Amino acid sequence: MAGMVTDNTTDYTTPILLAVEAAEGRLPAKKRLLVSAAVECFAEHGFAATSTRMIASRAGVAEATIFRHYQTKKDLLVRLVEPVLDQLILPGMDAQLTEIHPQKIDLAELVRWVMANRLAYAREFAPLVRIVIQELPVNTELRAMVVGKLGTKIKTIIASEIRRLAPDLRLTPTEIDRMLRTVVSLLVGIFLAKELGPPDQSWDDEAEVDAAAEMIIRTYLTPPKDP
Amino acid sequence: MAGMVTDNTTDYTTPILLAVEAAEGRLPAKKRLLVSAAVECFAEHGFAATSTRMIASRAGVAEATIFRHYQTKKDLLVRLVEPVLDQLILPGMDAQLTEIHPQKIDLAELVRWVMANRLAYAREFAPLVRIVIQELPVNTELRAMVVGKLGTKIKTIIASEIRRLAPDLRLTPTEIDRMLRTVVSLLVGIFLAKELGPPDQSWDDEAEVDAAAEMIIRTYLTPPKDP
DNA sequence: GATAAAAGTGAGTACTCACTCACTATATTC
DNA sequence: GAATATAGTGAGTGAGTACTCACTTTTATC
Repeated sequence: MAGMVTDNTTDYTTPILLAVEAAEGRLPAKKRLLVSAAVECFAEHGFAATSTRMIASRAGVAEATIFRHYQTKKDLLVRLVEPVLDQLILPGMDAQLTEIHPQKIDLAELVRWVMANRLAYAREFAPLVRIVIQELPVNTELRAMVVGKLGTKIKTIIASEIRRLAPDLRLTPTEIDRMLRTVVSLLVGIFLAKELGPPDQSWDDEAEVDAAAEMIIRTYLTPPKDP
Repeated sequence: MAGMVTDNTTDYTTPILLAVEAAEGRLPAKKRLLVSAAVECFAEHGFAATSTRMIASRAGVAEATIFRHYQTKKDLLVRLVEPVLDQLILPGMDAQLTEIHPQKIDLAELVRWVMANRLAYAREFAPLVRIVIQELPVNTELRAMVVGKLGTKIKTIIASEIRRLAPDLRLTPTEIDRMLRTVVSLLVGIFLAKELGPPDQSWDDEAEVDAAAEMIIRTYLTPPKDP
């Protein structure tokens, strides 16, 4: 459209867009619109129930533009999810862990901090996190991707941190698995409660995550007392 | 190993079928096949990604037969989910609670029992529970249905049981909400871990639910000690 | 400012979707 | 055993699907 006003209202982009651009380089104008629209549609209706027409029309773009940039609809999903998982979750966790490491002598404090940190991260990328949670039980490839990218690494980190900060603690592999699963369950629960619940509800992420962390610490990271 | 004997007795009448028949009366032959096939397809691929052709072919039935018995595909979903939620979750819980009530003086023991019981129930109706979990974040109507059928009732039961068995316990409504959400999160986590994890894994529901119940009891149902 | 590459699109394509209908087969009732 | 209702189906239907292609427009490079 000639004469279209190109002065957009705050072209500050969502964190997801930044993550995708960090992986692919600066995106063409309509591709940015597509990414935003696709994330919203997938999060709201689920991957299967979202049509390419729906995405294109929400982006204000021709349907063919999708397939200029992405081979298939599935490819679009993966290219949204993967960079966030790749470039932000893991390096972020690694960097932040080693950075704050010297200050955090207390394992309990570290757990509190990591859980709060991961929840904040999930909130920042809320629609994408929702997509992942929603598609995980149905999409085998995505499940394999998440487990592959996160599962192994996280377990290694946990084991090493415990060894470093609480070498007396004797947790069996089964217990470590259970602890990790419990942490994830609680965080997902907190995340979805706000995400799916009534919007006007007063909600305190900090209080919720504190309570959850306290449960983990007391159950798994407190050495048995001697009376 | 005791209790590891393979159980192949329930192959032809799944509990879900019984629940549907309890609501609708005895089903015609092909309709039974349809119910089973639909449950499997919806659980495996999700509602949106399941086509009526897929269901019909898995059931070995003409596609038109679906629409002889169900008005729409969505109607099929609802008529599978609703009877299980209606006729089994709530009455079952009510009946069992009041039945075991005299024996269970200890609130902790009651919590352990209820959690184990609900998990066992979920396992019995595993594919249907999976469908509900998968569609909840995407299907607003289903979410309203579940919250409407379960939410209010459960909170009432919890409050009354606490009042009866541990009147000293002072839990704010916020804390009760949090406790309920935590219980659900932990149970869903346990359920999905087995459901989605590697199939050959040795898995002990009892141990998992015991650990989860212990967390709940210690966090919410133990009056503060004085040292 | 010419040229080439990349971005963007309208108009399709082949196919699948949920769903319908006229019709036959099978029970149920008297 | 005739009448009637219910169960079941093959052959469609229009709408919607992911995706393609020839073509134009924009952008980057020299």
